[in-house]
Amino acid sequence: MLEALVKSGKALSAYEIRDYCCNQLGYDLLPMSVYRILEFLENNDLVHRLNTSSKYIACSHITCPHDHEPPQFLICKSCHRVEEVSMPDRVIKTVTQATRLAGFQLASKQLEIDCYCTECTLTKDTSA
Amino acid sequence: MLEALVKSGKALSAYEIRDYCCNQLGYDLLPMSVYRILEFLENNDLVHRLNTSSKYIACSHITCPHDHEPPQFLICKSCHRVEEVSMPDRVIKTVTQATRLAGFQLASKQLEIDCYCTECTLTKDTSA
DNA sequence: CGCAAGGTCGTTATAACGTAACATTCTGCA
DNA sequence: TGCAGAATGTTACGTTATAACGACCTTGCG
Ligand SMILES: [Zn+2]
Ligand SMILES: [Zn+2]
Ligand SMILES: [Zn+2]
Ligand SMILES: [Zn+2]
Repeated sequence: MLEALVKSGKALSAYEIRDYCCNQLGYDLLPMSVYRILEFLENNDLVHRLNTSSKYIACSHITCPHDHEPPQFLICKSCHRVEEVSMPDRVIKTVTQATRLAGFQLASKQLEIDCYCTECTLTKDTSA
Repeated sequence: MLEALVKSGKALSAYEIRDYCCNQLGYDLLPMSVYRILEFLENNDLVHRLNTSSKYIACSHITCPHDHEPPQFLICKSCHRVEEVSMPDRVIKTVTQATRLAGFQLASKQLEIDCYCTECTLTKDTSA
């Protein structure tokens, strides 16, 4: 399944992962198994779940030796490209502060941000 | 439907709205209708969709005369309370900058932030 | 008026996402 | 070996969302 996500190079839904495994890799998985394996992969920071789209993506740092830090995602509204980034501390700090000001406590540093990627921005500009 | 959302005072799924309308208000709606009406309400900033939970919530500023600004939501992971806030400009600015640095262009200023609300923070603390 | 183009709304069916519940098998240990 | 608990398989179902089609109504024009 991790192979499926890495090879596809994009975010896939649980059922798309299942189809990929079945069609390309010859593994016939039931939905339950897919979700159980995803849970394991997530717990080990090999895969991230994108809450806003209910999809899953291979971590960009799978091969890195360092510990994994809470990721932020830039998600293209148009082509659905996903970029896993580490935002500057300053960003997280201001968000944390603003949250605390409202009386809440930040529970996760994962952010998912609605964007247009470079290519889609260009396309939009020229067509407009 | 707007009445249902306002009266319930929390985020509801499309089907929960439907049930509320049917049971409390005597309107028997089919799913398609619910989604069509929600689309209209969203376009008019009377209702917001929470992408991370696939639920819908009445705008906190329904009665305000001013134009609606892109909302940010603090969402309690534990009790699911939702607070619609306007984060300081500084926050949006740093996010926008960081996004641009990564080569992307911010598409929406709506943010959904994973939190614990005041009450749940307290509960957690005392029980721990 | 009579008719057609285009819009809204009702209805059915189904796709897509996710989990509860229970059976079976595996594994480690007394 | 016999047992407990964990992992895995399997079925069925719940939840969220949309496609597709048709009924109806409105509106603009000959
Ligand atoms: Zn990662
Ligand atoms: Zn793009
Ligand atoms: Zn609002
Ligand atoms: Zn709470």
